[in-house]
Amino acid sequence: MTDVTTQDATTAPARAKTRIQQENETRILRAALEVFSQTGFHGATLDRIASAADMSKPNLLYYFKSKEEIHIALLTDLLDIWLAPLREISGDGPPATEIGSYIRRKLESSREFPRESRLFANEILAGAPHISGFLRTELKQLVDEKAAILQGWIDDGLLAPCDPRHLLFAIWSTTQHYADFSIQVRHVLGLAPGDVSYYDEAARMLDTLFLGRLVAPGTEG
Amino acid sequence: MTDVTTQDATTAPARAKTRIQQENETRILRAALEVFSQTGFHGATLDRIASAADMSKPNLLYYFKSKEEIHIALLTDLLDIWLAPLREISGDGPPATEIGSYIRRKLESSREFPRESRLFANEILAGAPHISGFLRTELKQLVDEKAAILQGWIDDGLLAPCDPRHLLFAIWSTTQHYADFSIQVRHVLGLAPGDVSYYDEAARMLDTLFLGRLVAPGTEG
DNA sequence: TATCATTTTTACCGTTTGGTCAAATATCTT
DNA sequence: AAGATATTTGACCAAACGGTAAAAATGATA
Repeated sequence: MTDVTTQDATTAPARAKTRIQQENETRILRAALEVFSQTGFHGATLDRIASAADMSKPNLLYYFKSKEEIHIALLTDLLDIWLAPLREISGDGPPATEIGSYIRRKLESSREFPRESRLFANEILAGAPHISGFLRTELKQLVDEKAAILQGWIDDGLLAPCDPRHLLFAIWSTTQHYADFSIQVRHVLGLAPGDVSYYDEAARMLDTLFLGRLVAPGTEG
Repeated sequence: MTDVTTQDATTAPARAKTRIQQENETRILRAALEVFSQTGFHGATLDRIASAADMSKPNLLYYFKSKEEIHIALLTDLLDIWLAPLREISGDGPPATEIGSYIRRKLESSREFPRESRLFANEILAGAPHISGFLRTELKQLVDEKAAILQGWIDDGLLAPCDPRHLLFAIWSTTQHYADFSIQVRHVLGLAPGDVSYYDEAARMLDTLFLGRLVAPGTEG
């Protein structure tokens, strides 16, 4: 199975890219992102991508050898977007500040890159055929690194005892939910298609959940 | 677009089902659930479903008129599973108990029905072509109903002020994450394929997050 | 066991899809 | 302007796909 990495390959000698080449490749990638994120890899057709890129199918295949190559190119771009917010976590500030910022960055990423988020979700749902290597190595390593920071806070009594990696899962799932499940969110809230005005309330909810206290103390029984 | 509902149709006069009919239909649905949840609707082929059901393709089509009909049948079954935990929320117990139970039921549902959860996620990601009616009517209605209960607790000072519907979103996303993104969870945790031993730790994490307090008070600055 | 309805199989069809190829056209360089 | 290179197009193909038709086989029933 072809796999994808964060650092670019630099294997090909590759001659310099033409202006037209540059333009058309980005046009194709933009169109493909739209189509892939809407219908998944198998649901997407080269005809639809070509049409969305306002281009003939053979012309599209002049720039990318295959449908899979386009998909992989998109996934590669995606991984940096996905990792960026996590990379910024540091042990310098207090937990509330660091975690709060991370949540805000992740939520902002959901709002700004919903197509990318859905592409990622599709890939994971399909069993991560192209990024399992990435998950196992780069992501795991970064998570272990950041989890150590969180664990330090736990040891210092600044954070409730828990598996820090599961805390990250909770942040990922709640923030990405607003991109991946936006249709459900909108239907439940009674919003019109494309209306993403729920993000402010979402930010408040996640702040309360992760930084505040949801259930009032002393009411458990 | 053909749509799906919770209450069964009872429109067809329909003669009684044969023993063979019963058996084969469940065999087909079981096989189709496996295939659909792995590859999505478009990635699934009738040949693969038939083969997984140990049956010829024309024979499969003798029981279901089309690929879409199988898909719809699965979605219909799914909706009850999806709603069941939510239906059980009542205003009788204290918030911590009610919310805690709901989270446990949802998490249990993820562990017990991961294929169904992924099928649902695929459908939502694809823009909910078959269940948008369900989301807009039945689900929205039930959410509004349960949100009113939560709002009552907020008004009584038992729950932090927030939009209760977003609280439900947070519960849905965190619990379903363990089914839908299980591949990522396993890779990050370094677990073998099929190993779902992370559910205990997940339950502890969600308990802390939703019922306890994550960040220690007085450390915000 | 004869009859009828149900189930299964074999062979097939039209369409869609990812992809190719060679010719035609546009662009760049000198 | 000429020649070389890069780009675009139209015509096409093999495979995969969802689905059909009719005959053959099996099961139920009396």
